[in-house]
Amino acid sequence: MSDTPSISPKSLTMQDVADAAGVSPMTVSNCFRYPERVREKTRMAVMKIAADLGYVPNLSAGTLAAGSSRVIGAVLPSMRNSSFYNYNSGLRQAAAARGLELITMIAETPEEELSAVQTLLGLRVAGVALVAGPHEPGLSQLLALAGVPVVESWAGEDAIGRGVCYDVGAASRALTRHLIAQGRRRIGFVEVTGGGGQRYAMRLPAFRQEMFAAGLSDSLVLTVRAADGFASGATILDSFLALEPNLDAILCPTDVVAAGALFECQRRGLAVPGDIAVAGWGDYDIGRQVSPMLTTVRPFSDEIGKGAIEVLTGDHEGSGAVATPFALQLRESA
Amino acid sequence: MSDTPSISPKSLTMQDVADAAGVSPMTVSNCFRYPERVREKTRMAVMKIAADLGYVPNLSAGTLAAGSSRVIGAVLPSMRNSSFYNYNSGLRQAAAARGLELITMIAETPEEELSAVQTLLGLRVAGVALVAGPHEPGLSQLLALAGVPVVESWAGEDAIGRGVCYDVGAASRALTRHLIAQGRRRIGFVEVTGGGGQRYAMRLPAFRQEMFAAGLSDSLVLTVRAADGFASGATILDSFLALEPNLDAILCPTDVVAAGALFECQRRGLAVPGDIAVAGWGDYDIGRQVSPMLTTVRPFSDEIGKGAIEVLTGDHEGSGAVATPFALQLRESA
DNA sequence: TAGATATGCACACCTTCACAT
DNA sequence: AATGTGAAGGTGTGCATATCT
Repeated sequence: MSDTPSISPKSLTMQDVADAAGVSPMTVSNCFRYPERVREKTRMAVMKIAADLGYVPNLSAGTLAAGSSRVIGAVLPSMRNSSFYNYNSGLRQAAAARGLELITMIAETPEEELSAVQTLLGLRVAGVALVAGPHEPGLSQLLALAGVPVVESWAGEDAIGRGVCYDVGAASRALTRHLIAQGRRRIGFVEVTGGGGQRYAMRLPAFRQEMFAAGLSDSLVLTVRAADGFASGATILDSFLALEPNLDAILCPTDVVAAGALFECQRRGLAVPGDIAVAGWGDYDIGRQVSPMLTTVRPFSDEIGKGAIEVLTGDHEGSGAVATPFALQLRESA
Repeated sequence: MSDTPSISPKSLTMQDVADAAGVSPMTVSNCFRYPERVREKTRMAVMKIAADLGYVPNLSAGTLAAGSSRVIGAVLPSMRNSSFYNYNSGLRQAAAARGLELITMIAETPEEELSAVQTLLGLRVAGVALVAGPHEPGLSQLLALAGVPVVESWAGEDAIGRGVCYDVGAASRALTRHLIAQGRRRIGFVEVTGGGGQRYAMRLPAFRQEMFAAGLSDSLVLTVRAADGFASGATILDSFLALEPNLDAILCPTDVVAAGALFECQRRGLAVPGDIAVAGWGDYDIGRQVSPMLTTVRPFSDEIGKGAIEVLTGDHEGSGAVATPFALQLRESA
């Protein structure tokens, strides 16, 4: 068979390190776990020997003995876009600042998510960070029974565990008001229902609210199952123009879609923002690279990650959902 | 609201499930671990009770007892671009197909990578999947001492553990030959030295080899520390044109850089591919969205992930680096 | 008798806690 | 006081054995 992956006969234990250093196993444990409990000199000697031997404490044994671990588990639906990537970075940095490690599992379907959570619970992680979206029915109860701290990012009051998110409705209202203040009247809004669309469920009611407040019709709503990629931006613009040839603004679900719509405008000879304002969402790189640059909503996703860790570690007083900041990023396109 | 993150006093153990089901703990263990060893009827009953109770086997205890786990750990330098994302997907799918779980840790610096590997070794994972790049000095020895299967993706013969990658040199030669065959003569090549540049170290020698074979000068090499984002594409094009106003092709390190160069060509009124051929690398989404669409190298990164899992599980005979496929993606820009 | 199915025991390695120096 | 130690678990698995049909 395979000659290579032959496991080292007997793995190194704390006892081995203790013997080599001439101290008790407990002292070795303290060196790793509570360095301040061991005199500097002893600690240095022990750590040196541990490093030379290539000893790495067995986290499984540690977790079993202590009944808890120093690892946080995150489950993400994807990492394709910069929001989730930044979210993960925020989680990682905030975790590191507290001496916790972050492990991430990608789960593209609710079933995969459930399975990932089971693995994480099996590992007895110190906390689980979820992202709002469609979940498997048993998920919530499973987590409740496990009694592990949970956060659901991009979720609000109805979250599993506690929600952490910026105020999507407020962002949507601000963006809508901005367009109205520019004199836009026939504003197209794209609603996404599939996949992660529910993370942005508050966008449409908020949009309608502002349109209504301004005495405007809100009938220009296009509902799609999914919208990703530049191509869907073009398709969406087509549909809107067929619906309303005098469209003067479009609110896209993401910057990528907005960029696609923008390209399509340019192909059709429609001036942006002259004829049509195009607004994106998410502050992706692409928004700064196209011309005109996209007006968008900046979610500070790393702050969502930071907030999530604060909740998991109990550093966040109160009990309601945690609100993180957002900003309207006004650029050229709207 | 929350009846809350108060840790459940005593966690559920196999014994609890066994008691409730009227079987021995060992039977419960077998139900989870080796379902085929338990009679269907018994197993169904046990699993039902386990599910009702919300029991999740303690992986820490299991790993400790068994001396090994069913979890593979991956450490990635980033997940910003689709290559690493696809790689991670490939790892995940191939792992799932073998009943293994994948946990991912992002490490943006060599120190973070070392720390991530220590966590993974502490978890006693069944295998470690690394990505080539600058590593901390002690990393290789640490892994060797741990005796855990290791793969280094995007690496060749000099890999930590075993390398898995497509033939970057061959891809570079193929792309260069393609340009030469088109009649391109003054070809600019961008070499990246910093960060992950070493994953593509074979590109330049391969380029030079083909240029030499065609009797062409290869002096148009621009060496940069880093190149990412559209902006660097513009900068790079500027530099090349200052060097050689009659430049007729440019080989960019990524599709994103190529797109930036393409945009800059258009700003300057240079026709692509008429005046200048622009080639990218990596087959990112953007390459299909710009006009003209980018000619590029398609790495099939998910295959790298699949190959990595095969190596880790010993499913790959032989001992040298594992070669995965690549393809020259000929489109409009070159 | 054999084959399938279930069980018991002895650890795996580290940490908490109380105690000793 | 500051530092180091010893004993007692914590939970599940490998293996060998027992039981059932």
